[in-house]
Amino acid sequence: MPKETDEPKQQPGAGCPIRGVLDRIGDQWSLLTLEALEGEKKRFNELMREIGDISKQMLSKTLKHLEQDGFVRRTVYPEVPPRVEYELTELGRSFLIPMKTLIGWAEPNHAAITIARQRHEDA
Amino acid sequence: MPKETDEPKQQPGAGCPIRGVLDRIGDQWSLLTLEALEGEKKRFNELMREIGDISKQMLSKTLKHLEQDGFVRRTVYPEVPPRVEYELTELGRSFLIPMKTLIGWAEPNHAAITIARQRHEDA
DNA sequence: TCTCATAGTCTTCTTTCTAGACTAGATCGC
DNA sequence: GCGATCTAGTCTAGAAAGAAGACTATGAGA
Repeated sequence: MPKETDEPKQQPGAGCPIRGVLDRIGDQWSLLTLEALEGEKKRFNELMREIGDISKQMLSKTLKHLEQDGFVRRTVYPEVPPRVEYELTELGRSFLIPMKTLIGWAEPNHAAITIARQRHEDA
Repeated sequence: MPKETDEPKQQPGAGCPIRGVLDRIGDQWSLLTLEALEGEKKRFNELMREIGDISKQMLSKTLKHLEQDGFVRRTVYPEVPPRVEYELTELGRSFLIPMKTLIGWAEPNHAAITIARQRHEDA
């Protein structure tokens, strides 16, 4: 009897929605940027300062991707010096919900990870 | 002259638990590996095949990190040819819960992202 | 006039990732 | 006996990505 799960040998990221999403927001900068935008719209340099250790280039690229994918809206005010504001779209805000769950998990388990890692280093 | 705003000026990832966690599992390979390990223990090459487009070195490194951080347990059977099995620890399994939330979000929203991206490309 | 500010981009250098060759040691075919 | 084969990696070389910092235009303020 052949395997009943005769799946069409799906390509790495083909039909899998998590792959499609991870390819885009599966890096720490995207997550941190979205988190930084929770609550209020922010300007480019504000985000730089808030995230702290992201390079201009990386933030620029991350925001561009987030905008492309519909998580973030970018508004340019034709002033001098230039002013550009970033804010979450509806989709971006809805993403905060699973992200909150992740943060909620991280909080109580953060210590356990640190301990495990410590134990590993000692060994 | 020292900065006058003498705020605690928290280091980028210092007290923030999400930073601590993202630094470790905030890449797509870790998430995909954990997902692949859901349900049953797997061998190295099984994981390679299942994930599909990860390199040996990256999988090796990812598993090493996940083991260090206490998400995964590695068991070596001294046979020839060698057999090594990877399985989730309690911590690893508990992480699947927030991850499921993420996947649950991804499923209905995957299409919206693709559409947003498409629209962006056309423009 | 000189300096500062913003929101990026461009360039250079460093780090990371990928692809593929290579390893050990028992077993199988010949 | 002789070589090919299996696994779970490591090693190496080349390719790609990221970081740091210089640089841009424009107007305001000293």
